[in-house]
Amino acid sequence: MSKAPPPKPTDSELEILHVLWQHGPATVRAINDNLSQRRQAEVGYTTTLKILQLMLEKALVRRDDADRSHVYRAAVREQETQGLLLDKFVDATFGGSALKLVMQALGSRPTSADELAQIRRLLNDIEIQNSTSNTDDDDRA
Amino acid sequence: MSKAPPPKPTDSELEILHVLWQHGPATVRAINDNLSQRRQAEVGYTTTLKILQLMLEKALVRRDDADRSHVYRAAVREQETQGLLLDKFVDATFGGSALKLVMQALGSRPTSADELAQIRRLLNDIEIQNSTSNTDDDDRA
DNA sequence: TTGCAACTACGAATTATTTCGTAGCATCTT
DNA sequence: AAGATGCTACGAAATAATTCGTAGTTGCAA
Repeated sequence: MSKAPPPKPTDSELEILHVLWQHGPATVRAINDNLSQRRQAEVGYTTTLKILQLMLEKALVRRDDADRSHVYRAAVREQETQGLLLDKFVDATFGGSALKLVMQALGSRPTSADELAQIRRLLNDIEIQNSTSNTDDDDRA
Repeated sequence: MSKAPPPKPTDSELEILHVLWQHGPATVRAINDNLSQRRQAEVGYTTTLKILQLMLEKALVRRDDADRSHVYRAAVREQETQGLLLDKFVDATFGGSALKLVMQALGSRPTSADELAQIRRLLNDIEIQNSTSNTDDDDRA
């Protein structure tokens, strides 16, 4: 009945997922080339292959091995994965307080007016949702 | 002349830093007790000791070994450390976009009206700073 | 058909992290 | 004084992540 939840990807795995999310299904060769570009140094072909094989076991990717060059695709969604990682990170680094994280993210780095506007819009949306949904025993001050 | 910048703490090290940030300087015993509480299981005393010794080498903590029970204190500041970790995390998980991180943090988890208000206040402060002579303001309904 | 090029599978070395056992020393108790 | 207690130092095992070399296979080209 229950499929195991996808495990937390490691840093290297996440990097590969980024490639797959951005470009869609790809061969090891293509992924490796892409990886080599975004890094300083070349990445060994078999290194990438190995990680993809491990990711396959963890069900982070799927592959089509009909052709000789196997084609890999992401098996986890970008948003969900980022959400999962975010949860862990907030717990470990900010003691579970998403508020602190947001304050730190906004407070200690330059944020453009445009970005601020987007966040404001999001806040409005959230408040509308909060007041629209029924919160039976809501304790407001 | 140059002292190396403090390295990124690992998960266990971060947990210990949380204890030190919260309670101030403490002995290994005290830290270990505290750690054992916030986890499910007991933590071996020498495990905590070992990690503290490694943290000392990395200069993440300082220690006063005047007494037989050494007293450890955090050598890195909470905000700075969180900022450092946040930078890495944003790069690895959100491709460097703090905006995406904030949107994800706010969008995919319940956020109280109080927290939203705090964020709004922060946004206001930032906008004031961004343009010190601008008084276009709130979009309150 | 023979050989080269590209691909997969897999073992293994390396490094980092976490964990704990044991030894040795100092301090306290009786 | 003798033994128990508690502390530090250190070695080392266990696990995880990353990296790459090598072997073996397949398909294409000359």
